[in-house]
Amino acid sequence: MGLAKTEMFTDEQNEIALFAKVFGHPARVAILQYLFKLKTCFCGDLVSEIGLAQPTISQHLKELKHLGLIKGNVEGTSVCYCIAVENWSSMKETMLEFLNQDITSNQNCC
Amino acid sequence: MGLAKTEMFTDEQNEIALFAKVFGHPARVAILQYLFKLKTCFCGDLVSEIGLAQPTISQHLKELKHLGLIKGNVEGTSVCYCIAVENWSSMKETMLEFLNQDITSNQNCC
DNA sequence: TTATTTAATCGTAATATTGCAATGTAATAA
DNA sequence: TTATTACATTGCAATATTACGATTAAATAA
Repeated sequence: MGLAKTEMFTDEQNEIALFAKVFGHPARVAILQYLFKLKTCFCGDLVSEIGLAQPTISQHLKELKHLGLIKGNVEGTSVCYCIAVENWSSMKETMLEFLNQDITSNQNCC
Repeated sequence: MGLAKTEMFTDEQNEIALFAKVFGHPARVAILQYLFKLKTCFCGDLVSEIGLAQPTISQHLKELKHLGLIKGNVEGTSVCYCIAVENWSSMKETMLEFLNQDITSNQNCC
């Protein structure tokens, strides 16, 4: 069906899955890495840096923006995209908690 | 097209995306959290704990196993699944490096 | 042997994602 | 005003994902 039954999971589980999903495409990983380096942050530069068509990049940027991980500023005819530092940090906390889980019991059965 | 053009990205970017993708569904997040708690680890228990059908859980387990994050041991007619601790750790390192990226330049343009 | 139990696999329907050409839009330039 | 530039949006084709009923397979029990 292609439809996750989100109502049967906790808010935390759904939140982790949503963040993870947006990182689940190498283009979005690349965009974020590029923005972190802050060489430049114009959409057009991302298009030439990454080898995908402009509408495709625009679509990936939209998803990142929708989750609040980046923000965009119109500057003339260009749009400057940047990491939304606050939101990135809070996302990071959520993900770290998940990744840093440790075996609570001492018996490792496998 | 639904097909990620992996050849235009670095191995690291593709690896991050692959790991993230498997965390991109709340059922797999739930399975992993459950296995970490180690209350029990039998497929059937996961089926009753999470509200999805047995073939669906089995499919999610397969994806987690395929990435090496869990391992399964046949015990009689049951199968015991556990976190693959070593692989989890190395996945964690990769993801932490990505999540812990910091703005390298001091000018935050947005 | 014949159940029974547990889980994997198959097949398929419903939905989501990815990518891009074509087009639209908003700001600036001529 | 009419380009031009940069980006967003639309529409659509190709592919992937999710979910599950039906079936199969493998181990144990009767």
